[in-house]
Amino acid sequence: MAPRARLRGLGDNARMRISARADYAVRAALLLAGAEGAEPMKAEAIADAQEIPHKFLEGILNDMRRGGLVVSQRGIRGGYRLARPGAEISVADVVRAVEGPLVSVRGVRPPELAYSGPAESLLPLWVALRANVRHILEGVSLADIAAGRLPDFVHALAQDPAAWSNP
Amino acid sequence: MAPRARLRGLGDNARMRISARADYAVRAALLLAGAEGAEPMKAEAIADAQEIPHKFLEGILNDMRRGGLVVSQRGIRGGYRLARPGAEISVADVVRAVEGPLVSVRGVRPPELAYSGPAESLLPLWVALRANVRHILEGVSLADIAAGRLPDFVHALAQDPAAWSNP
DNA sequence: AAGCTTCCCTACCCTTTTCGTAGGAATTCG
DNA sequence: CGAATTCCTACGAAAAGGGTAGGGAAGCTT
Repeated sequence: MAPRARLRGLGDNARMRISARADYAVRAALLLAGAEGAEPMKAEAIADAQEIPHKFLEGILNDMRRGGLVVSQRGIRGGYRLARPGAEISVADVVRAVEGPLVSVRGVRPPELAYSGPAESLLPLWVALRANVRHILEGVSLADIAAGRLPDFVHALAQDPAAWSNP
Repeated sequence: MAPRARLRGLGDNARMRISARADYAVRAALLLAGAEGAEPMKAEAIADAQEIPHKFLEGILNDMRRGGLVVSQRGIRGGYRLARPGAEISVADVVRAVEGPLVSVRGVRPPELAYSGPAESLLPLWVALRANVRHILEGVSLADIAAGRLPDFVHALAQDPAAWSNP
């Protein structure tokens, strides 16, 4: 067991961020996608496999259940299964189930904003940004990731070495 | 399913968010872009024009000065000017000056992450997402917005009516 | 029915971030 | 000098982020 360095505490501030919740949720869903057809998977098994705090994960799985993404079963043979095939669940579905809207500006969704003066064209910019984020996250399914085959338009973006550098 | 109570204004949860700081910063910069060549603009004038709390804005302008985006002048004829022409300052420049990295996952930038099992291809997805956000925010300059002419590839995204709907 | 086991629900806790406000020091102009 | 304006530090309330704890409800298995 490699002692994974969990560096935290230093204020790494970034505004467009994927939270731990969302990251954990997607990873859990990916495990479920890999176990399709088999027995339901227990929260603790998922937590162990992906190194996610298991009580925290329980809450996340619950959100996904409320969002209709997974179905649960209690009791000794209980656990979680995907509610639909992994090919029909997008990453956007998962993120939205545990976090709400994908993109917001000052706490509201872009269409609710009102700008004046030279900032008027700022609104279409935020809308375009959101559309682009949606395009990516809605265009990738759990099955895609589990199979290691991202859609071409995503794969192409990730191929660019510049995409991997931190400026 | 009970819809979560959503207070207006703040308290809305979304993970890829443009903070008030970033939004204010861009709007202030746009005003400065519109006043290029004229006298330096005072923080209070910007605050009034864009309805931004003026002491809060002062701090934001200061961050932009430290980031080399604006230059300031003290005293009775003081104020702020852009350090470079608005056509040479991107929205990404502004956002980064006041908030740091554009995208992070669980507090770190994507290349620092390590995934295992079926989540392995999650990393290229986050990287692609970041590349796309960068592409948009780095591809639009203050002058573009102030002139109301977004680049074609952004304009096209904003044209789609679906981009304006909240699912 | 008893007893596990597992999900489900509520409440709490601590730290960091967010969005500001307040007051004053430093600088520049007239 | 004196007024205006930027610059700096500190403080503060509220929310979000990331968990923990404990127990209730439901479903097997025997």
